[in-house]
Amino acid sequence: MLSNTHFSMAIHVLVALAYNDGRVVSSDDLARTVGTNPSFLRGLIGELREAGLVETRLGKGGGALLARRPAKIRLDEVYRATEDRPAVTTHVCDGRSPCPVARNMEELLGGISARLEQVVVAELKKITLAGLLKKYIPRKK
Amino acid sequence: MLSNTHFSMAIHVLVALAYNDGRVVSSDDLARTVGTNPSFLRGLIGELREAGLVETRLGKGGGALLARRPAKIRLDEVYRATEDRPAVTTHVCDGRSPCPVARNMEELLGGISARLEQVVVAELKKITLAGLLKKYIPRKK
DNA sequence: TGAAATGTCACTAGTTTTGGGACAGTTGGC
DNA sequence: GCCAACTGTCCCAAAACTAGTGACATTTCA
Repeated sequence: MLSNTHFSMAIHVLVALAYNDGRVVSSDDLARTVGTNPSFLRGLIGELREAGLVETRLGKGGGALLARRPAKIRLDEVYRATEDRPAVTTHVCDGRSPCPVARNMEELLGGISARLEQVVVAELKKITLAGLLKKYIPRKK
Repeated sequence: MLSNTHFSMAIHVLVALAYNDGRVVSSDDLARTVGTNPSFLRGLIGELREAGLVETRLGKGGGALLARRPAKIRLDEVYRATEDRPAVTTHVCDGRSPCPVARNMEELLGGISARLEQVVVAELKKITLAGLLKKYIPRKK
């Protein structure tokens, strides 16, 4: 889980939007601060839009802005928006193996994965964009 | 975190060893049930040995066996033994950027990663090999 | 002494991830 | 109405990572 950089980039984008407090920010500007290219970011922003976390504006002067106040955006939503794989990546093993351990491994690992995902989501639910901003980002002058 | 299959394969190996209750099992036999090749598994078993979870025997009749009773092996140890990367894989962004969001992003993401790792380890600490066996693997006849 | 293992290294193949270009469509301002 | 500045989306190339596999010296048992 959280194995690719989508989650961390999404947080960067969202914090940057929160910092810019309602202003529309272009993918070009966001790409510059995140350290990637605008095209890639637009794809990521698309995921956030589908999840209802940001809105985007087409055309000249367009870009992205938060769909809600930073205090109302929690990281569990970001997690669900950006992460498609289960918490534990499992190897494939033969469910029809003569070995009873192999036969039940998928269910066993699935159980562990579900437990981990649950505690991770619960922890992320406690964290809001507003909280992150207050704790880590100095006020704009 | 838990992005490669080492963690899940390690659990498979350990459960298989617990199932075989003290007998020495060769990497060949383990590879068959796990669904990989012996050479790769020997590398993984090496990590478990370094972590003190299994012992291995060289030479003919050699292989691996648990270093302790299944009730004394908890999954947080397996996590630490197999996972080298932090919980949240973060993108690289310029800590000397003029953007105050970028400048503090590493610390921000590090904080989130640490919180997640902590709850994951805490949850894994509740799970023992013995518990997994009892819950998921039918008794040997 | 021979057979059967491990430990370890190196190489390969395949997959995934990221970088980046291109371009139609949309919008705002003059 | 036209131009400039964006997004959304597709595609392809490059890079990184993962797992698969073979080889072989070393160890151990019988």
